[in-house]
Amino acid sequence: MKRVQIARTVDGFMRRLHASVHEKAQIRDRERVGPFGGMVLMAVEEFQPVSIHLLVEHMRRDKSQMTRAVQQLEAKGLLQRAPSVDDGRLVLLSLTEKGQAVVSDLQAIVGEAVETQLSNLEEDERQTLMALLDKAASGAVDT
Amino acid sequence: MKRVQIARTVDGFMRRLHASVHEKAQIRDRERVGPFGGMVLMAVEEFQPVSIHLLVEHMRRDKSQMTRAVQQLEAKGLLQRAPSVDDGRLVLLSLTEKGQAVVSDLQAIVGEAVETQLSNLEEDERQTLMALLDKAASGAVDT
DNA sequence: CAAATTAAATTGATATTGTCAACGAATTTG
DNA sequence: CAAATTCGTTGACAATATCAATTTAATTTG
Repeated sequence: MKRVQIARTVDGFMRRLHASVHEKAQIRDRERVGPFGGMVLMAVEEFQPVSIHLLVEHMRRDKSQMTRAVQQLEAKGLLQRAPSVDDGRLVLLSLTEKGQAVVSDLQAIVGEAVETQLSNLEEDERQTLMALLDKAASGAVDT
Repeated sequence: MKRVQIARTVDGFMRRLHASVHEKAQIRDRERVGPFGGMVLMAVEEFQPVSIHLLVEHMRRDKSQMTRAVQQLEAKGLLQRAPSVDDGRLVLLSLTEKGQAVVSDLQAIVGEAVETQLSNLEEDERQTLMALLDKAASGAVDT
């Protein structure tokens, strides 16, 4: 497998995942949260209370994009924002109860979808794959 | 690493890759080919002569999206289309000389970017990662 | 074989996501 | 304290994605 092909393979993986989640994630439609909104919610869940800036770093998206996504999710009552006491510039995000419920649903759905995508790997291979992805991600250069 | 986190890790990988390519790929800007256009060109390169339908399957994008991307790339003189003699419904795509040149540049750039993203994996780990991704992709169910 | 069905590509309309530049307020630095 | 930096926001726009409907060609069915 050539180096360049990795990009395509990984892209394909994400597309399949996307499609797979899309089918089952009625919750996303019900709450009018798009795929991106769903990912934001899940990221907030992991790091809350978290600033927009940190979210931007974790998800590697544009900050303006994040600002707007957060505004929509807040308007839908899925997350809350509160100014940081330590640093007045920061806005700290956390899930509402409703948001937490959505995240739980999403996690189950995405988990299943991942499972499906890895269906023809043995358990130990999955472990290896996850470990390698993790290792690659942890030390990867930014820019 | 939890199952759900794979989705985020892989997404992050793609985002980094994207950013990394974005910096260096002046060729894409020069020819006014976007990231998606670049991927289409590279896919055409591998499978040419290839129908839009097959491209859609390989890249897992919407067919209408593909039609339009192809139209733009054709207008820029990067690929050619010819009706299939076997099946009049099919449009067979192939790269022009100019398109091939662009693809060559892109391949080098993407290859480097992948290299960068995998920088903290040993060579054997990279091989393993690639093999596992390949295996996962090859047998993955569609939808 | 003719009619009905399916498949490939296109078009239209719209929604979502991504990018870039500029700005104000809060904080940090020198 | 003045200057530079950081965080979040807004505006304007470009690129990608999605879905329904249509056209033309092929294939299947009765």
